[in-house]
Amino acid sequence: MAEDLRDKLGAQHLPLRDQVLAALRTAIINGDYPPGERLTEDRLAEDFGVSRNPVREALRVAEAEGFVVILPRRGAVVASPSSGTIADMFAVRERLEALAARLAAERATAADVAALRALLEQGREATEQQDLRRVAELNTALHLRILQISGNPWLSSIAKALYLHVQWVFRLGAAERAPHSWSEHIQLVDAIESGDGERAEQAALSHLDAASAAAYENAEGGYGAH
Amino acid sequence: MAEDLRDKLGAQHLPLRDQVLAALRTAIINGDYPPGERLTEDRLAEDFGVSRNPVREALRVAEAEGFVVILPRRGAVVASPSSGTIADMFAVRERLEALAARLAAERATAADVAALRALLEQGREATEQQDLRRVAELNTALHLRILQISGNPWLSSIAKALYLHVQWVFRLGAAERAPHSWSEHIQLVDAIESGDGERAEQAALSHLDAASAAAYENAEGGYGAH
DNA sequence: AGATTGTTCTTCGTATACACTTCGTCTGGA
DNA sequence: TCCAGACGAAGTGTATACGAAGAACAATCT
Repeated sequence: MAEDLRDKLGAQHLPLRDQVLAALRTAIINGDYPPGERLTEDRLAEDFGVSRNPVREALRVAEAEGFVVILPRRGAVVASPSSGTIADMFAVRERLEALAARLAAERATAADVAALRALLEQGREATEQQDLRRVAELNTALHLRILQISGNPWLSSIAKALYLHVQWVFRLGAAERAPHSWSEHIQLVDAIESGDGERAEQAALSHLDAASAAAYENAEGGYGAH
Repeated sequence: MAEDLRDKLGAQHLPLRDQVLAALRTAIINGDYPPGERLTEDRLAEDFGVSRNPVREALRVAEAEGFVVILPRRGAVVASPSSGTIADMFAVRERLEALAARLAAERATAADVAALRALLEQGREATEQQDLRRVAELNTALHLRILQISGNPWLSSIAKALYLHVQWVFRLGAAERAPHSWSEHIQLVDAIESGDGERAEQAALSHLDAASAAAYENAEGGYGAH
């Protein structure tokens, strides 16, 4: 283990706490640590092969990000997103991504649009090949790209965090709606390319509405219950 | 439920890291630690009379919240909000607080409205007495209360974080616009009481537009430059 | 002068110690 | 049998010390 780390450390020296945080996030999102799971510092330290300090620092950030809940003197547990908070997250996302779409439409360069179109094309191919995992990845990449194009770092980081959480809930649930949503993405990119902020915002809103409906239906079925 | 637990569990013994985080936040917001100021762990540990561990954990969270910037192997410095990010923050706040106003209008109970009215009344008194500091406090309390009434924890926590940052920029700048904005607040509360979500949202938007304009003008004058 | 080499400051990570809380279990008494 | 309190284990909260490595800056050498 020390050998593996040393390679990375020499390269660019990502602090251990950041590596731990990243690993923790993905472990939670992937469901390796299911909601409600108790996360003792010693256990995490051993899982990641580090001492308690980096783990503690990572836990505090994970708490601020809403992935874990820390009870004083009792330790950390993986947060449990309820169907209530799913609706809440989508309500906020709707506003934020609508704003992002508008800003992106107003600010996108030709290169930006080309990048989006490339993602769409890759998505079309992945859809044809029934590669759902890749479709989901590209879905994420597209949304994050639009956020980036919006040029508003606050908007971008907040919406990104929400997006991660929504993904988390999706993984815990079952199906991915990705293939079905692709046509909506095309309309969204078209609107951004047109430079019409209002139109882009409306496209984002209807996309989010559809995604929200699908997610909520999914959650009604009861994630973790089957 | 959380209340019950908090009562039962240790009196209030909030962990040192939380106290440090709170103190650090307010110190930064108040300008005690000006932007660009170097924050070495030892110095903070001494300032707050604790060891380095709680300080480190607080710093990580402060970084996640955007109050400090941490450069690997170089330590933490107080973040420097540029006028660019002021506009970005307001763009996001506008959307979020508009949503909060709408939700609050749809969900506010009579008691909620009474609480808001009480804050308005206190604000009127403070304004008459030219107690600007108190007016600012009540201003904050009112906004946070509306967020709370919205009943969306994501919305509430995100918007609260943004609000704190805006306050930070205000303090660094000069004037408080609070007295002038009070009439807008009254209209906002009226709209919430009416239960008309659309009207509440519009009231919030126009309030935020005015505040944004004032803040931006303020920033143009160059905060820290005079 | 310009490049190289130390020196120092500080972060980063580890390890350890210990007080205190909480929780589960065990035991003794009604 | 059942309950209450004692007891101990587990785990967090905090402090402290130490070593390694990076960064900044000063001193030295060519």
